Amino acid sequence: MRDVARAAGVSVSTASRVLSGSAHPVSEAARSRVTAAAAALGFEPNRLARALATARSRTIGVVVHDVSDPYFADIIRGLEDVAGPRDHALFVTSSDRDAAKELSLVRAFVAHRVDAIVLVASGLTTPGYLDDLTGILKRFKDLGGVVVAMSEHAYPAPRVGFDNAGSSAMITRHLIDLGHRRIGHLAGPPELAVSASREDGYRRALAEAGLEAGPDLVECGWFGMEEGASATARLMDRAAPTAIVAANDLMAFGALRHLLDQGVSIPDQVSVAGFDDIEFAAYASVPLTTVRIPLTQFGRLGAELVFELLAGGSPDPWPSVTPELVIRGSSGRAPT
Amino acid sequence: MRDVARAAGVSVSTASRVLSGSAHPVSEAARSRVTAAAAALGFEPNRLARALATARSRTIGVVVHDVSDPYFADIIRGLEDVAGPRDHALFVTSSDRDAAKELSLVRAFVAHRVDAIVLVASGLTTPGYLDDLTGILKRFKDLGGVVVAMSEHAYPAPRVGFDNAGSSAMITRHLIDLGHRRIGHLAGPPELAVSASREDGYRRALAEAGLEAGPDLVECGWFGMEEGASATARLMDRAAPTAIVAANDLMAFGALRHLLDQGVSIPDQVSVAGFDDIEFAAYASVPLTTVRIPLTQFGRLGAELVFELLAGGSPDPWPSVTPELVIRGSSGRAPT
DNA sequence: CTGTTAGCGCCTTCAG
DNA sequence: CTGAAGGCGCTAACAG
Repeated sequence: MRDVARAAGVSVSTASRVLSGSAHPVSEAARSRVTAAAAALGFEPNRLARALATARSRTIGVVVHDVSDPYFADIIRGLEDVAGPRDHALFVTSSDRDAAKELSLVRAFVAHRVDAIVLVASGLTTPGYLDDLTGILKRFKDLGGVVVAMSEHAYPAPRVGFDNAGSSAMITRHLIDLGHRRIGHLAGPPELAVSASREDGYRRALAEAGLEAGPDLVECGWFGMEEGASATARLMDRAAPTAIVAANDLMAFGALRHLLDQGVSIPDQVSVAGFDDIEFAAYASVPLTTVRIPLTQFGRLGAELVFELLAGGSPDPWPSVTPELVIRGSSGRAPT
Repeated sequence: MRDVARAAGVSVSTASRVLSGSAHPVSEAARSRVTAAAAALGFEPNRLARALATARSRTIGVVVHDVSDPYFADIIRGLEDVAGPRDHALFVTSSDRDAAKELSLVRAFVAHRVDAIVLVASGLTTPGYLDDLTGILKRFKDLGGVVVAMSEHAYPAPRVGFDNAGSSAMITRHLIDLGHRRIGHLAGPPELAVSASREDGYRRALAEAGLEAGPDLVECGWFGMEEGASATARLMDRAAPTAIVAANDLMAFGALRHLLDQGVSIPDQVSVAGFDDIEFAAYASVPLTTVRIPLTQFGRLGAELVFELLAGGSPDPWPSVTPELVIRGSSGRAPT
């Protein structure tokens, strides 16, 4: 920047003022000479230095469980869509639902002095995790950092969300309305807060219909397609439900594939429902009945919340997104 | 850090030396006191300051076309898997195949003084793009930055890749071997280098078999499912091929969905093949015959190349990954 | 409106 | 082995 200032025949301060878009008045003459010099030299201000001086890095750290899971990938897209135009860059990392890994990622974000940390990965129930996280984030906030949650999380932070339990109940009711009485559930990983919420919704809907969710009707898995397939195999062997509510679309895809491979006809013999409505849902082996969460918009709301907080606001209530039932070919009347 | 030094009863220099893992000798006594003090205070070194002092930010910028495209999401996962353990954070951004946007993203990366820029987004043929990119990256390299390409790119950079044309030819041959004679191609966006390569492979295979790829057999699209479906509609109307080679899996999913919706039986009436073998391929409406690119491993190789270059190495030859034909249910013998 | 002066927090010669 | 001093590139009072 010294070079730019020299080339423009002004002091570094003046150069800095025009280059940083400061509100401080600068004559038009000086301004244009600086701009020209910067362009001629291909000058690119060093943001590290700027961040050090201003205590604002224009950087946001995002923690997801797995970038390659479409659920998270879509949310990241939304975050990026609003952060980018505001000239903020995103650090993206996958925690693999591992407490130790997640904590070290968050610590790294703090070290990088990100302006905000977005926890889109659902909270873990691992012992000690919450305390450690709280400790790290306390220091982060003391440094002026902002924290936003985008999932069920025991850590108290401004949050953009949607009603997991309610949505799960909604789709379960859809199956009940179709006449199903034995409805199984493919639950998510037990250490995730979100798994519990979705399972609760499923149970609540059953209870309200006077049905019982015996323990043999719930099978825990992992949020993946293969795991969904194997969990379905166990569930069918044990309880032979006529309908299955999966805790996410990926598991539902696995269920569809497994049932089809077994020669089960869908939805004539068994109905299957998912959760999230990722784009593939409409292209699955059988078009999937599911709950649509507008993921990209959800991500955008998350970033908008970040910027509001960064600007000193404190939105009340926190934003949220409305899930919606999407009925496709994988659900139908219960077999008679 | 001053606080840590004070608490440990040493100078900042000494504290810095132990906290930064410097090779400079420090007595065991001092070392342990510093470590203890840092832990007690929950000290997290400011990497911005460190980066400013060392000219190494431990940060890598990644440009993809779209994070929410599984092809890129999987690659990012691989990059992350090796960058994370080496304590480097990833900036991830989507260019949307827009030259102006991509250039501004790259500019932001140099402003953030990333140590390396990974171009996993395929090169654009937009006029002026290459020159502008070259200018920016030249300055970046003068600053000590490293550039790695992970796709067909006119910009000359160390590259980890795979044989796009060859793989495309391979899968086309598979269809020819099944007796197909009228084979259509769903090409990618014409402004992408990778689209041309994959189309070339398709054409080469046809030519070698003495078949002709009339212009009506190739339909350009966009690398998405919906676009794949509409391109398929146009292609079927116009040329009614008995087999379709899509430039990526997403387009193939769209093709499957469209054909199925039209009551076309797959593969009895029409065979469909994809490219990439994203995880969903096995769970699509019809399990997809495709070319497997080990995407996560590919991503890992990209990051490893980055670190080799950062360490001053100049690997020769550049690493690459071997595609493999995966035959599933979407391809079968040509109808007689 | 412009320039001078201090740092931001850390690393790194350079003397001790 | 330890500490003092200077600087990485930029911003932000503070005088002019």
